[in-house]
Amino acid sequence: MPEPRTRKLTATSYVVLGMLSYSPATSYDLKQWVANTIGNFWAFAHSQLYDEPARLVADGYVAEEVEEGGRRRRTYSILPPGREALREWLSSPTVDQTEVRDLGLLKLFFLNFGTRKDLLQLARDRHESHRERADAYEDQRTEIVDYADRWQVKTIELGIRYERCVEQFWSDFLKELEEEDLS
Amino acid sequence: MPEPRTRKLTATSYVVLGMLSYSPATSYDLKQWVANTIGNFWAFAHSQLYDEPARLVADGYVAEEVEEGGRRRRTYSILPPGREALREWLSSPTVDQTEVRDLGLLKLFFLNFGTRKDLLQLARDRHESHRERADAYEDQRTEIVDYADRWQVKTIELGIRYERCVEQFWSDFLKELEEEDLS
DNA sequence: GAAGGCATGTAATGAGTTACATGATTAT
DNA sequence: ATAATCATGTAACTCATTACATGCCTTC
Repeated sequence: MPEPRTRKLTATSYVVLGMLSYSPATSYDLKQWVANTIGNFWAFAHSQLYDEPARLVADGYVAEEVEEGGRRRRTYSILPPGREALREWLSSPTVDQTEVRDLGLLKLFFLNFGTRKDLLQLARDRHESHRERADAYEDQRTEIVDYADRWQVKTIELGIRYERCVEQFWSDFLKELEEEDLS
Repeated sequence: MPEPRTRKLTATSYVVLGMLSYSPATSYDLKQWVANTIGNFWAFAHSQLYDEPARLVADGYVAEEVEEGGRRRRTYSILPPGREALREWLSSPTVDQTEVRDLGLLKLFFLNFGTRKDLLQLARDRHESHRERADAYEDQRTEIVDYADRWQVKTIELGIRYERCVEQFWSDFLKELEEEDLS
């Protein structure tokens, strides 16, 4: 008789376990927190935050409490095995390479099948978009710096650096293109 | 009778269409090209590069030629509607936000549930890993700069900037941590 | 008390991932 | 000739995405 195979947890799993480590929450709470924090880098559809806690309950990492009457809302809280799984993950080596899923980058890669106009448009759009995102992160950092925990602030700081770096790239690129168009 | 709904193409679709715009190819060829170029940022499982061309054939964007005898390998080539779809995509606005799927970042975010040791380990690992990746990109750039097309080189240059930026982040962070440990 | 938006969830579909499988080719 | 690795593909499964559906609360 084979052991009941425990599934391999995904990034989504750890996001849920991590959030629940701060406090019990409903899926909606998770959705909110995620949207304002790591959801900025790594998007999760709200239905994932409904599905994943249910799976974690089945795995025995999380407990579910169903509200009596009313909407019968489900509140999840982390159990000791869940905390343990999170700790283990935190202390395991991080082998996977970072992925940067940027449609702008993809388009640039294939842009010799497009027009010069497309290119300029792309560069302007992306420049603008990364600038806005960087500004938003800076505001967010100011808002949370006094009470959020230290590593979360660091996370945003990396986001800021990243966005500024990409903003700069597009800006330099744009300048290069515009100079060419003059001559 | 409703029109046969044309599906919405995904990033994978455009990668295949883009690659096939350069030349006809088998799935294996695609796999190779992708692995050495955009696959660095955005990973595609090899099976996706077998599935997606088949879908594009069904959609009428791509033609398939099956080798007679032997392995009956399938070679794909782009058709005019495929080129058109790619052009349209290239000239459409890029609305989706960039996603940075970085497990290191996720771990940092939740690191107050881990130990200081984990934190140092993480910072060292990630620093090293991003440095290596940046070095690799630089080599790659040198190799291709003379014959690859211009926007592809730009793509790598963005990769280099990105990796250097993140490398710097972890390096600064590490320094900060090590100074604390002394006092 | 009606409208609009926020909160809460499920279902259907499609895509991505992993594992499996085996045919060619090259090196020894 | 055998082993090893490269090339080629399919199947099963899990996940993610999208669309749908409706309850609840506020505000006018």
